[in-house]
Amino acid sequence: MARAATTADAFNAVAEPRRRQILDLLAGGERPVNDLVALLDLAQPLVSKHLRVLREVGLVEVREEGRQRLYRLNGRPLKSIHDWVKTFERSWTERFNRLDVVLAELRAEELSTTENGAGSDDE
Amino acid sequence: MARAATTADAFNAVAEPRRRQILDLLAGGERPVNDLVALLDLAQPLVSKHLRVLREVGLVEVREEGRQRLYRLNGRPLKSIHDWVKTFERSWTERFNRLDVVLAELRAEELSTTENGAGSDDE
DNA sequence: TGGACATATTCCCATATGGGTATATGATGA
DNA sequence: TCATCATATACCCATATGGGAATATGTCCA
Repeated sequence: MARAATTADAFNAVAEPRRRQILDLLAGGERPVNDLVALLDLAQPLVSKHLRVLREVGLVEVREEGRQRLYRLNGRPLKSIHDWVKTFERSWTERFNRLDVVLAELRAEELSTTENGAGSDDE
Repeated sequence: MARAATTADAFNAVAEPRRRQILDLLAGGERPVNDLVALLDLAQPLVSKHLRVLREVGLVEVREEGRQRLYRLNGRPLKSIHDWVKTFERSWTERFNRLDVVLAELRAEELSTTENGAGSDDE
């Protein structure tokens, strides 16, 4: 098996920076492809391909209007990412799980209590 | 250019389900590789490779203890993902930006006011 | 009807993935 | 020093990526 398809899920779809940019732009509202082409300064076929991926994961929806295709954001699939990442929120908010830091603090505390300097030290 | 390297950033590293599992497990605390091998039911070399990727993006840190390597979580790089995704929170919390829905509501409202049924309809 | 415009699809290519299997490196204990 | 455990690395392979260029599809207007 190679890497999972970009269309496998929102995680993979969103791993591509260009696609994140597209979503950022669409957050401002519905837009035709050419708008995105101009704003991203990217070849039109590439934009279309990225949009296809985003569409397949349900991150964008299309609406036809004349010869234009208006793409609009649908953030729902991002919720799964949000939910997963949020699980780890503590791990960067507090230095909580930084075991090394915690241990260092404990040791420091212990030292100031015991007031002896024994122990092997390596960073 | 092919797809961005898995080690390009947290987004790419975390796109792989196995690596997410590893992080989930490490959220419970420091663990040696073999623990993960057992828990994930995955070949040891594969686990090592995934850990390498996670290490290169800074999502895990290692500590040597005898012949074991204890891996521990470092969630900080996940914050960037969280921050980006959070931008879109509204888009799934409220049906706010569902333009079609909004338009439908407006039309319904207009109809009940004007009380005439003109307009082309296509879903 | 033909041409310009808007978008999608197809083909080609270099690249690196994730899995598998085998082997290297390194520490421990007899 | 040698065998064993713990982990990492090297190699091989199928796969599909993202970009580029060319072309197909479809709509509108003269």
